[in-house]
Amino acid sequence: MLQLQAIRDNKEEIINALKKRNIDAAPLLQEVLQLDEKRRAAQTQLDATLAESNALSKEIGQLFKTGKADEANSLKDKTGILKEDSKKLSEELHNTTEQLQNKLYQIPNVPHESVPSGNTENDNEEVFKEGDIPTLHTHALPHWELAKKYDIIDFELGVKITGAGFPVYKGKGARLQRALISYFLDKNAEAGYTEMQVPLVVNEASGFGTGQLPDKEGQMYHIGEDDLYLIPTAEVPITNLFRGDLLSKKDFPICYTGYTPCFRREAGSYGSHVRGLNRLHQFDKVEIVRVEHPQHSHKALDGMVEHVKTILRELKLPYRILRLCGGDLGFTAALTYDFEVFSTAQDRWLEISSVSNFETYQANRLKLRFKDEKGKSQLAHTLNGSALALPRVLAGILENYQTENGIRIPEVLIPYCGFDTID
RNA sequence: GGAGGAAUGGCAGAGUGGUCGAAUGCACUAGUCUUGAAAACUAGCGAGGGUCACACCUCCGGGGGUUCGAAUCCCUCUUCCUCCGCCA
Repeated sequence: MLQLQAIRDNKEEIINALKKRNIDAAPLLQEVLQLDEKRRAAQTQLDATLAESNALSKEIGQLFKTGKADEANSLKDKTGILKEDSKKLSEELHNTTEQLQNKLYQIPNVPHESVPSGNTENDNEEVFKEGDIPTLHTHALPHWELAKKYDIIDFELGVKITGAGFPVYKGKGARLQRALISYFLDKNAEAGYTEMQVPLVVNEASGFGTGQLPDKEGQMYHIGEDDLYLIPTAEVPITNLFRGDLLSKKDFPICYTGYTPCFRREAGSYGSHVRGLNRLHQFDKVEIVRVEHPQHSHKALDGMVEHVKTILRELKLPYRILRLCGGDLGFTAALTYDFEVFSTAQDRWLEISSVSNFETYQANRLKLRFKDEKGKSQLAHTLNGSALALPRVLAGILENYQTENGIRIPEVLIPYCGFDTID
């Protein structure tokens, strides 16, 4: 959520920046400013009424104390009117505030200056590329065929017990999965991220805090009976750990990592691009989350990108980094780098990590602030990224590491797996 | 699930109808002293709205009510603690 003060001060800049997302925010911002003005007018009026009423109450108290009951009683009539007025005014204030809030929720984050404009993923800007694309043997298979051939992932079994998009990992497949999780967590810990284990279901307030609610309810599984949501990413519970906090600057930098399964309804996604592990309802991910001082957040973002690079380098997977264009940028992000692994057998790039700076957008919703040098509280910056999402990394490994005699295990994972080949 | 108790500023903890946005302690910030630090002393120190700045308004877990007036009384929800039951 954007800050009202920022909209008041920099309306034109914001409208211009939002053009990168291909939206014309002018009418919406205009409405926001009008509602804001209306809200403040109501507030002022209410304040004055309450002030008068407070003063009278004090006076009545004094009169009773000094035994002037008649005078006191005559003043009481007056407060009755004021009470009615203030009730009406506070209702008006409440309504206006709610309308204003709803409008504010509709405005996406302002893209960072480095974000290229563009409409679709084709307009994303490739900023880095590394790793050799392997030459596979002539009978190379996509990962869903490999999974079947070596009996390491069973999609049909998942359908039987749950439904499509809930695979069952078997034997060495399960072990490799667990190895990746441990390996990622270890790498993140090494880089200074504190490991956290958090709940996999969250309440409504948490959904609002990170921006999944309102509007994106459809993405999350909702447990109606208890009004809880299955997390779509560890970003939600981990970032919400700080909801409502007032930090001091010495608390920075805050670096957390956590492994969680992630649940996504992904309504309406079907077709060849979602085959196998490409898109699932339940998948595993290791996430990194940072809470930063505004001055250091973009440096922190670069640090996160470098960190993810080192992991992919160690895994010896060919990958590239994209800076997302305005049209592809998530609603709450100011700047996002996507990591994609090249799947040689599918001959396409697979997104395996998304690293973003949300600046104050989430913090404003979360009321996550810190005391600055002058002792004033201001909003912190939040960031997060995948380090990494499992299924497509697994797909990349299976496909890129396949040989005629089986699938080799990347060297760094062998100690975690306890075997070096899947055959 | 049953019975009882509790929720106050960053933390601890007073406060049972007006003088309470709230004692006190700790923490924190600035200053004095010191080569520096510690200790001691002095001062400041909750959050949000509002204002050029004041004024003023709101907030004592959330919501509602009683009253001229509520941290304080009533209702309700949530959470925590103690005891009992059940249970991995």
